[in-house]
Order: sequence, then C-alpha cells, then structure tokens
Amino acid sequence: MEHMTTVSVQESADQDRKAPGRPRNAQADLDIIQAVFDLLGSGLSATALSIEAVAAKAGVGKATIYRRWPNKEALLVDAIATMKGPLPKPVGESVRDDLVMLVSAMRNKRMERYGKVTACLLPEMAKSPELRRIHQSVVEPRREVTRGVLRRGIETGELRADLDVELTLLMLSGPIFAQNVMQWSPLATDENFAEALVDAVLRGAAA
Amino acid sequence: MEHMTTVSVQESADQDRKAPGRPRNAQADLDIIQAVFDLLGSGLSATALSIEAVAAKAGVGKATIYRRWPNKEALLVDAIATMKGPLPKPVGESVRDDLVMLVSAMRNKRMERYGKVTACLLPEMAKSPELRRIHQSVVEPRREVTRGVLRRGIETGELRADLDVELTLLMLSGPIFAQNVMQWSPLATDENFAEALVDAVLRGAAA
Amino acid sequence: MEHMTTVSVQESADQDRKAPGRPRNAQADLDIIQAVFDLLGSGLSATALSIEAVAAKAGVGKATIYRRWPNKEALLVDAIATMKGPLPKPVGESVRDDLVMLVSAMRNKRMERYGKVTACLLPEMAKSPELRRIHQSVVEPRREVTRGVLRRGIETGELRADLDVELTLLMLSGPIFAQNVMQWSPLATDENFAEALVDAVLRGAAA
Amino acid sequence: MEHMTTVSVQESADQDRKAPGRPRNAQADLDIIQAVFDLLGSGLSATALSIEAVAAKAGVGKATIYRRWPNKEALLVDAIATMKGPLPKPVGESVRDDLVMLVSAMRNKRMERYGKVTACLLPEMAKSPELRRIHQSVVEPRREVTRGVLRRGIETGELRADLDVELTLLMLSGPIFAQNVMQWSPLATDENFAEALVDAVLRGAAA
DNA sequence: TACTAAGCGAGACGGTACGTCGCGTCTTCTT
DNA sequence: AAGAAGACGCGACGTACCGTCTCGCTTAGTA
Repeated sequence: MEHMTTVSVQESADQDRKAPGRPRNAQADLDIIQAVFDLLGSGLSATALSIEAVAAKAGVGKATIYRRWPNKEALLVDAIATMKGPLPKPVGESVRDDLVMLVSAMRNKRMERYGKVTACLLPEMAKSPELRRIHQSVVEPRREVTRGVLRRGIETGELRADLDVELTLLMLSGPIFAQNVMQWSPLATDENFAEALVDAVLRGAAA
Repeated sequence: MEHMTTVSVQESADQDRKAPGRPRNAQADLDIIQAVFDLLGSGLSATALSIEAVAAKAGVGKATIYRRWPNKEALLVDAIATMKGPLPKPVGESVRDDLVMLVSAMRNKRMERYGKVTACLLPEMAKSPELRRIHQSVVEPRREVTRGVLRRGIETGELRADLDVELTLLMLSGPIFAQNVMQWSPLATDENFAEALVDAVLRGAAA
Repeated sequence: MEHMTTVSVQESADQDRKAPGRPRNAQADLDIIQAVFDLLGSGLSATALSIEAVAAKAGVGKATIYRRWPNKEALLVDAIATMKGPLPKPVGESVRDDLVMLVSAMRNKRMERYGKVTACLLPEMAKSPELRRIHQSVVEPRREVTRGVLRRGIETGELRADLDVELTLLMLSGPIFAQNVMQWSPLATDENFAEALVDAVLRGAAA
Repeated sequence: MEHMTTVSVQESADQDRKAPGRPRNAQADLDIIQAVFDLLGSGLSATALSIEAVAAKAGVGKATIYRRWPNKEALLVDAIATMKGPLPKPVGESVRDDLVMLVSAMRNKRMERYGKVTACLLPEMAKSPELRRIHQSVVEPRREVTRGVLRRGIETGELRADLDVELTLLMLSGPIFAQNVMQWSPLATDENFAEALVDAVLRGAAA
C-alpha cells in the first residue's frame, strides 16, 4: 500500500525505525485535504477539481501531492476517509435509536461534499478493482457497524429471526446514497428523514 | 432542447419541411451509441471513454458527434436512454408482481454498462443542474411508473393508506442504484433479489 | 523525417495528393519561429527558451508546436535554418572576393541569435547523432559552397595544388564559429575581420 | 569568489585559522568530479547530466555539491579545469614545436568529454557574462601561453613582424574548438592534424 | 568528558518545464 | 448541408530537476 489511506495504518507499520531524510510536512497533508474541501465548497464543477488547483489552493507544489498519493483518485479516497471522521459507535439501548443515529451520521451537512467527491471517484472505480478495494476499506467498516446493530437486534428478538441482514443494510444505505450522490428526491432536506426511513424499514423487519 | 435526448422527440418536431442539404446519416447515430457500448464493454476505464475514442471506434468524425449532442455528457445521457429501452408497462394485476417486474427491469445484464455510464456522468451532474435536469428527464418517467403502481396500491387497499410514496420509491430504487453504480453487496447476482427486495419493502408497506 | 527541417523538402515530397483534414496553419509556423527570435532577442537566458514561453509568445497552443517538431531541439534546428536564409552564391571572379563574401555572411548581425540558438542545441547534439545529422543537413550545404570555391581556386591556379581543402575550410569556419558561439576575441566587431581572416588564410594557401 | 574554480586558490586563501566544525571531505570533491566524467562517459545525453544524477553516482547528498559550487554551471567549469590539467609549458626551442605541442594538448582523448561539458555550459554562458568570465578564467591562461609563443616568435624573427597575434590565435584554437565541441570534420582523428594545422597557419605567418 | 559547530546522506519542499492527451471548435475537401 | 479528417487554443496530466530546507548522524576542535 503505497499511499496513506489512513494515517494510523502507516504509523503502526514501521518498526520505530525513523525514515532517513527530511520528514514529510504533516501540515501539508492537512492543507491539501482542506484545499480539496474548499474547492468543492466553492461551487465549482467536480471535473474542475484538478490536482493543479488543489496544489495552488493549498500553497503546495504538485510533487508534494504526488509524493503522498499516486493519483487524483487515491487523494479523493483519503479525502472521503477524512470527511467520514471516526467510526460511529451505537449506544445499544434500542435497535431503532442506533439505526437512526447511524443513518443520520450518513446525512449531515458534510455529506454534500461527500457526494461530490464520490461522484469524482466513480468513473475510475467503475473500472479499477484496486481503487474499489481502497474505497471499500474506508466504507465497509461503517457498513459493518450497521450489520452489528442488525445482528444484535435479531439476538435480542427486536428483529425477525429470519431477517436478511445484507438486504436490510442495502435498504438503509441505498436510499441515503441515492440522495447524497444522485441528489434524488428533495425530501433529503427533511430533518425527520432518517427516522422515517428507519421506521419504514423496521416496520417490515420487526419481529 | 438542443440535443436529441430521444430520437422520437426530434423526429416529431419538424414539420414535414425537408431540410436543405445532405440529410443526416441515421446509421451514424446507431454507430456512435454502439461505440459507446463497445468501449465500455471492452473493459477499459470509464475515464477513457473519450469522445475521441468513441469517434474512432464508430468510424466517425468528431464533428458528427458534436452535431448531434452538445457535449460528452449529453451523449452519455442518450446512451442511458437507449440502454433503458422503452418505458415498462405494469400489468396491474397485483402491486407485488408489478414492482418485481419494475425492479427486475432495473437490474438486467445491460445494467452493468448502465452503472459505468452513470458513473461517467456523476462528476458533471454534481455541479450542473442543467445536466441533472436532462438526466432526470430520462430517469423520472420510470420512477413515475413506480409511483403510479404504489398509488394504485393505496387506492385498491393493497398498501397502507398513509404510505409515504416517495420514501418507498427511494427504498426500491436506492438499493438497486447502490448495486448498479457502486457495486455494493455481491448479492446483486442473486436472481431472486428483486423479489426479496419487493417483499421486504411490502412487508412494511402492506395494509 | 517527421519534422520539417526545411519547408521546401516537405512540399516536394508528396505527390500532389492533398492531405485530408484541416491543413496546418502556415502562419503559425512563422509565428512560432518569430517567437523564438523575439525571446532570444529580449535578452533572456537560452535556458529560459522554453517551449511554453515560445507558445505563449506566439499565441499558440503547445500542441501546435509539438505537431510540427518532435521536441525543442528540432524546433531550434529549423530556427537556425531560417536564420541562415538562402544558400549564398559565390560570384566566381576571384577566390579572395568569394571567401570574403562567404565569411562575412557567417558574421552578420543575425548571427548573434544564431550563436544563442546553437548554444541551446549543443548539449543535446553532443549525444544525439540523429540531431547532429539534422543540424549538419542545414550547415553542411554552406560548408560545401566554400569547398567549391577552394577547389575552383586550385583548378585556376589561384591556390596551391596540394592544398588541404578540409583543413582550410576549418581554418575559415572555426574562428567564425568560436566567435559566434563562444564569443571569443572581441575583435569580432571589427568590420575588416572577414578580410583579415581570409587574407591570413590565403597567405599560406596561395600558389 | 564563492566557489572553488581551482582548489589551489582556495587553500591559499585561508590564514592558517582552522575553521570550526567538521572539515569538508576532500574525497567528496574528487568523487563528484569523477561522477561527472563517468556520466558523460556512459554515453548518456548531456542534458541528462543533472545534479541529481551526479549526486547519486558519487554517492553524495545534493547539499554536498551545492556547498561547494553555487550551481550546476560552476561545477562544470571546475570539471573543465580539472580536465585541462596543469598549464602546458612551451619548451621554447622553436615556435613550430611549441605550437604543435599546445595544439596537441587541446586535442587529446580527454577532450571528447571536454566538448560535452562545454556544450552543457554554452546555453547559460550565452546569457550570463558572469559565467563567461569564470569560464574564461580557466581558458584564457592557456590562450595566453599561446600568445606568448607567438610574440616570442615575432621577437626572434621566426614570425612576421606585423603578425596579428589575436587573429592567429583564433586560427589555431577556432578549428580545434569546432572539432571538439561541434564535432566537425572527421579528420579530427588524424594524428598529424596538429602538425598540419600549425604548418598551414605558419605558412602564412612566417617571416 | 562534554559542548559546539559544521559536514554529511537522505530526501521533502515550492517551483518550472517537459511532452501527452482530451476537450469542444474550426477549416479543409468530398459526398 | 453532412461527413471524415484532422488542426487549433486550451488546460490538466504525471514526471523530472532545480536549488533550498530540514532531519538524524558523524567528526572534528574547544572547554
């Protein structure tokens, strides 16, 4: 794994042996990711999210970006990872509350940018299994949290014993995704959307 | 409406007055769309789906493409329209049967290509409301058919009276979309997937 | 031979069959070469003679330059060819007059630029026999003219019968070259330099 | 004078006061110059004679080079100085013998590299009078030796009293230069070339 | 023995130019 | 007119060096 994907992985990998030469400027990483957000925020086309623009905005040489990520897509995957923030942790009191929390976490205001970045990635992901794998390594842990909530619900009897976990997961994340990335159905702005979706799904999933 | 969007629209627009000069080569339209499919099929990156490559593959000058579509995205929208084929018509016997049919129609083998083309469009769609509008003019009629089925179900009492049609629509199309475009959840290959999804949705939607 | 080297060669090569597609803009060729001269004239370093600068100065895209010449050096060779202008033609009355004319032709005011351009080429020529060959195809015809004058002088008895033509040629062109390119010996500004050099050489070469 | 130009100069400059800190590694100087020679010898383009390549070849950090020379050109000038070796000393028996010796010294096998290095310098020398001055400080002493031989020849009556020393010098060094740097006239390989050139020049210069 | 000061290999840094590719437009000749 | 061909201005791509700047380490002279 050449590029970072996540900082924690890299730091834990090496055996305390300090790399020779001048160390990377950690601030540059932040500046670059921030520049990606700024550019996406300033209303310009996702196609216009060029490495050159990012470098200029971040006040950084192009090489400094290419030293960290092998290409534009890898950078964007890491931008996504940053946007997602830390893994959400379900409280565990009730399946409904946990799911509402998880679904809401997929739909906060940062997700406007998330949709744009993902859109930028899709053309390349459609082809490259490698990129898809990297992207999944960011997305899948979050999906796994939801799976855990569903499985626990089955154990506690809150959910039907024969529930198709994978299908239910898709019914929760698919609509969110369609809104974030495809900008379908303006009800996306509805504050109660998360609850409505979870309730609709649970109505068919409850024991 | 500059570009075609659908062939039928254009042909009905002109008033029998024969245009002067050499008529357009109708075969070229087919060749161009076919070239788009061929390129997507030949395993190359979606980014590599350039107009130049399409023109070369179709044995056509670039101007011949730009004479028909104002830009790359418009061409791809029409490619999608072609892939989708004619509007599906629900039989009307039962809501379940109709929904299974509609969902299945979104997931046949052509849809692998559909995901790729859509992926190509997303970066530009994220910015351009114009392109989003055009794309919707292709997608929305299909979604409207589904809405009709749901509304009829409410009328006949097959579905709950207080059903949120828009949300239900999203629960049907979102998972499909997530599979087609994002290639999430390998159960996409399951032949029974359409039935399973519809049943899960209906379980919470039934009266 | 991909690039032009000389316009005349190219035009005589094809068999009256017009190339398909939009023809090259002949003005662009002139603009590009002119931009090279302008940049060299405006006192900037030869290293700064970048293709990007030439394109900007000429109001032309980089691709338009690379369509005509495979690289920077090839462009400069053609710039040299242009600077040299048409082959000088010796009058033939006396060897001395002809040589003075030829030597003077190598040292006019355009030659300041000539030195700069040649200097730009040398690093690459030192390695690439191909580039050296191209450059020689521009320079050699002129050297051949001088050889002709010398050989005729031997025939007419004006010059010693056992004269080493090649060595004499080198004694005439070497000093000029050292001045033009290396900027040795400030006597280069002397108006009588051509006569002085020719006389000095002839003093040892006369019959 | 920031850089070395010649080692001897620098060493004589300091007043026995030992500089504090770790002394420079004298071997590095040799390794660097040697790396320049090796790279030029290994048949690669003169353009490829990058500082980075030199540093890598010499097993040295880039900073170690820049600590000794202010830029690439200064390094190359010193490489030339090294190649030239110590000032040749004319025997003084006859003008012809001395000139043959001096001309031969400009044309030994090391001079193949000399031509390449000089070629690398020319683009920058064409602009920078400073670099030209530095280069002359290496070349000029050698030219001065030749001038001395010519002047002595005039005094002894071996050469014409009204001989133009500067022009004669140019007639001797120009051809050599044209061969070394421009690789003109393959007779450069002729072992008798030095004698032939000197004789030709003297034939017109003799009293 | 410890401190100070510089040299050293390594390599990151902000830049600039390279040569390539695709965009959407244009200009030619042919159909 | 439409068509195939392909040149045009533009701008981003990813690479290579430039000359500068840290890093941690080594190697002296001085305290």
